[in-house]
Amino acid sequence: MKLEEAIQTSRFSSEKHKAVLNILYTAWQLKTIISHELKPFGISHEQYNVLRILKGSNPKAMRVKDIGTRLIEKNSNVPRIIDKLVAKKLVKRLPSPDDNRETLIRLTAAGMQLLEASTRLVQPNTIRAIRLSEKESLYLNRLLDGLA
Amino acid sequence: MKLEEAIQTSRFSSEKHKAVLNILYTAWQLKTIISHELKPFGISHEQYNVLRILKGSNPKAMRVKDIGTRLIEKNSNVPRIIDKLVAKKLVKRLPSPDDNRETLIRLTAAGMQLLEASTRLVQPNTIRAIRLSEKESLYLNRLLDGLA
DNA sequence: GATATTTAGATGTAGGTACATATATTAGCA
DNA sequence: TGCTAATATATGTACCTACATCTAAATATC
Repeated sequence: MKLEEAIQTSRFSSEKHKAVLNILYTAWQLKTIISHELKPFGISHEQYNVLRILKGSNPKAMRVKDIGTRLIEKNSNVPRIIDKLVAKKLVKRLPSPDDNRETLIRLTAAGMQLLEASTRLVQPNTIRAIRLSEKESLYLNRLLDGLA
Repeated sequence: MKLEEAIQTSRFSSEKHKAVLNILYTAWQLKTIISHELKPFGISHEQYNVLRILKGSNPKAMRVKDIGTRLIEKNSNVPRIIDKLVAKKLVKRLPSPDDNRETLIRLTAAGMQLLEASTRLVQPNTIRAIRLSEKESLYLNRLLDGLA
């Protein structure tokens, strides 16, 4: 749905102002689509993102801190997302041999399995929901890079 | 900051996939900027949006339901945002003469004053943070319209 | 080497989303 | 009319962000 219909307004003070609202609205739509796809797997979008980040270093464990730097939302409270994943036995907390302040996090077999199963569905369904060609996506990325 | 630096990755399965992450990241940046600007005024981004919507119909009161349809995030819990605004005496709940199920919401003088003062700062500072020309914004809007 | 500073992570709190459900009231209709 | 269905709002719960603060441990500085 176009922004105008979605928020029932057609008066924007400038294209720039409209762009701000448009980005916020589109992001909300995307989050909604992704969360909906993840629902059958019993994990939230944020939990999914953490699992994906962990997969990148698997089987090596990652520090909580390094997970945080790779998340899109920089103020995410990583320890608490980890709590939820630990409770579901999808990840494991390990002591760090290098530094006792650190906690290392590693995917469990169950975590890897759930991640792969969910990604097989979520990824293509999300991509399919985006009505943009690769070329248009490239333009969009150029406009967004360094926008803010 | 560009997406690649922000999430420390340069591997995306497609431009389309990158576009999804880029929209989510840019929206997070914008929200952060706006929330930061609003901090001195003691209201959240969501509370600010509700105030702005109410201003559109002021001095006529609005139904809770109609406020909801104009918000960008469609699952926002409007009654609870109203609770916070009522507590700060920025809006008032009124009974509806037409339908006793409805609650009508109206800006108070204090609400109008805070809205105007905050908008004078937030609006230009947010717009200034966006490094896009009007022409680029127009292209961006075309790409985003009906993207999802 | 002892003390101060910094860092990593966990935790507390306020406010938010997403979604299910409760409550009151209105509309629909046999 | 009287009953059912739909509607408007409020409320409960789980999980999230934003941000302050706490604790333990490592690093820096004298």
